[in-house]
Amino acid sequence: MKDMLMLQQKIIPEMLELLDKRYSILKNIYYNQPVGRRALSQELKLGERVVRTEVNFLKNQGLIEINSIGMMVTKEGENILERLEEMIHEINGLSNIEENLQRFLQIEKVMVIPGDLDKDSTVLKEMGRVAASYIKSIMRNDSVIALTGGTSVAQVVENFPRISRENVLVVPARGGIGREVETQASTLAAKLANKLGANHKLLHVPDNLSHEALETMMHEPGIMDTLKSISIADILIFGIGRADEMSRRRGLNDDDVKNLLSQGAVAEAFGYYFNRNGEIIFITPTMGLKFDDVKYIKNIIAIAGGKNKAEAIIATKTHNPHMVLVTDEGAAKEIIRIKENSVS
Amino acid sequence: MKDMLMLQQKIIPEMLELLDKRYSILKNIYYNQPVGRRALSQELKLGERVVRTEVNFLKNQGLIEINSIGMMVTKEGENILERLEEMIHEINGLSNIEENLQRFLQIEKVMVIPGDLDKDSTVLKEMGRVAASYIKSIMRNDSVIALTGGTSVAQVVENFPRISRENVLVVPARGGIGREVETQASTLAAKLANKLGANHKLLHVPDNLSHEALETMMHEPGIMDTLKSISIADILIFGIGRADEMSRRRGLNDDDVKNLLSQGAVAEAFGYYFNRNGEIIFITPTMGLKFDDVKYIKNIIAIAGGKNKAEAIIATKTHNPHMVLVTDEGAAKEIIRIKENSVS
DNA sequence: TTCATAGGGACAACATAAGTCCCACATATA
DNA sequence: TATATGTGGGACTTATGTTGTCCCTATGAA
Repeated sequence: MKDMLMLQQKIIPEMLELLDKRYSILKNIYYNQPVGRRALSQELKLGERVVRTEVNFLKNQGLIEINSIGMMVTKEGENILERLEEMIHEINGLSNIEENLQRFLQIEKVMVIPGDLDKDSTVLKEMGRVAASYIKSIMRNDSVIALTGGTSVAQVVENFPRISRENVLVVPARGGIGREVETQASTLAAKLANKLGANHKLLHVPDNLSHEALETMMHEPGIMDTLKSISIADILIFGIGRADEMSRRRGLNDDDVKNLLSQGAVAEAFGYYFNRNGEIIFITPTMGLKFDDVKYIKNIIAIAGGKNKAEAIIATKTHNPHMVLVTDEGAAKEIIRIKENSVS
Repeated sequence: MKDMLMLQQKIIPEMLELLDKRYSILKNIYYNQPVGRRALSQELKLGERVVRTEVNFLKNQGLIEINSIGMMVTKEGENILERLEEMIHEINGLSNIEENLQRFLQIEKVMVIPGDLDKDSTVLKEMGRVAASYIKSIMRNDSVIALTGGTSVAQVVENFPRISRENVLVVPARGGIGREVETQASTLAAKLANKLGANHKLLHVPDNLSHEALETMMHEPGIMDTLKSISIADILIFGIGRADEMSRRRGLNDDDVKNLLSQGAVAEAFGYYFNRNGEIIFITPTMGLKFDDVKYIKNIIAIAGGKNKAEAIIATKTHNPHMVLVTDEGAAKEIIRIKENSVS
């Protein structure tokens, strides 16, 4: 397959662009359906007329349906879309990159989604979908799923397929994170539980409490119960953030932020801040998952994409060899670049 | 691979035309090199400008070289060309057709070259090249190769790669055939022997001798020697002709021709005429390979292409299960058509 | 109703591809 | 040596296809 693609690249390279164009149009329709021609052309940053021509083509091929409410991807279109993704994957040499990253980060598996999250909003959704379908495959009866907040994890939940497992429990990995309710861990836990027909427990604790206040709250029965469930989680889903962004979003005061960054913090994940060497230099004062638990958890899935997250992804060392990373082409290639610069 | 081609055909069907165009241009350059732009455009029945555009592309891709003497295919171009052929093979579904024909004709192997001999003169060369490289693979030390005349076999000889085997002998399968020296069995035998650094023997016997004259000549020492070699040949290369064409070319008089055709002769091979059921109804009065030998010969390769040869190919039954047929897409598809019509 | 969105028609502006002819040069032939 | 025929490349006009733009009507939501 790879051989053949190289051959095609040599003899009909124009086709690659065309393939890419049609793929991204189809993908965008899929993730925004029903959608109109103008909205699409804005999203894709293509001329309206161009979109129209291609859309007409896709219609003739039976990949999309067009009616007055907008454009929708047909069953066949979905099928094609899925297979196209694999192909683009190969064309961009992402299989190689995945193996490369796996070795470099010393983790079990890396999945790279074609495209760049910063430039193409469907990439994030795609990452969510891929992560979700992976998690679905490892989910068992009686699984306990812990997850964090953030837009990446939110997309995983959003794109989770409905499946039936018995006695599944979903819990937030750690106490309240962020201000937007939509992407808070608690909200996501509830949403995912709802999709799975599973139970969920909450952990309503404000950020940045004093040590004493935390101690007191941890003895509340409801909270104790949730914490116990968290500690036996067999699946952890988390996003990776940049230390600078996350520290501000978590409501740390300016001095603390400055202090943190001056200590070299570059990454944040489930409340822990890492420096370039993957050392923990600060822990958000809240409760939930302990780092020692993270290390031995059976299934741990990180979702993070975008070129600017590359450094943070490298820095976040869970020391868990079973970790799986779902990222995008932008981040993946940047990681490789950083890796190669540091070697030379 | 097949799956992928179908996918591409769905999402970028324009690819096929472009691929086909570039392939045929590259192929034509290869078989006519060094060749000029104008000559090419005439051969391909494409506008001069179109050829120019594509040729420029091929040059930029490093597949051909252009200098004042004409265009030449580079090493890389040859490599690409070879792999392209496989791809076109798959695209046109020729692998299926090959298997289909193998079963229908009850022979060991069928190789179908993309294109139609009648429309594209390079197809014949291609058939020759493929047949030659197959024969090369089965040739051993001490092999005795018998071959007939005709343009198809001539192309096999023409495209034979130079290899070294010891003590190989090349002989014409039967006495003088046809009037054009270039494609006579004797000439081809000498040419092939020369390419292989092998020995050859000749069989200079006019066509259409009387029975008595034949008997006499067969006792000539030189001829006896050649005949003996023929009878122990382990490789037979032969073309298949239409009975109507061949009977005239062999110089039969009009009455005999009429007689032959009215008896239902449709095919001719190594001097034997077959009717639709594959029964021998006439034998050219000359000497050489006997039909009983043909049946048990170890390697027997037929080369014949073009839509109008389809019926002749079907009719030529050697009853040798080891037979290999090299043909073209035009003939192959026509054979399938005839086969399916006869069933219904 | 009113408004925003949808698809589709139409046409000018533009870009690209194609047809055509000419030129300088190389090679083979007389 | 002179000539005829091939070669690639330049340059131009013409044809074709692509793109940008605006307008129209229909449909669904507020």
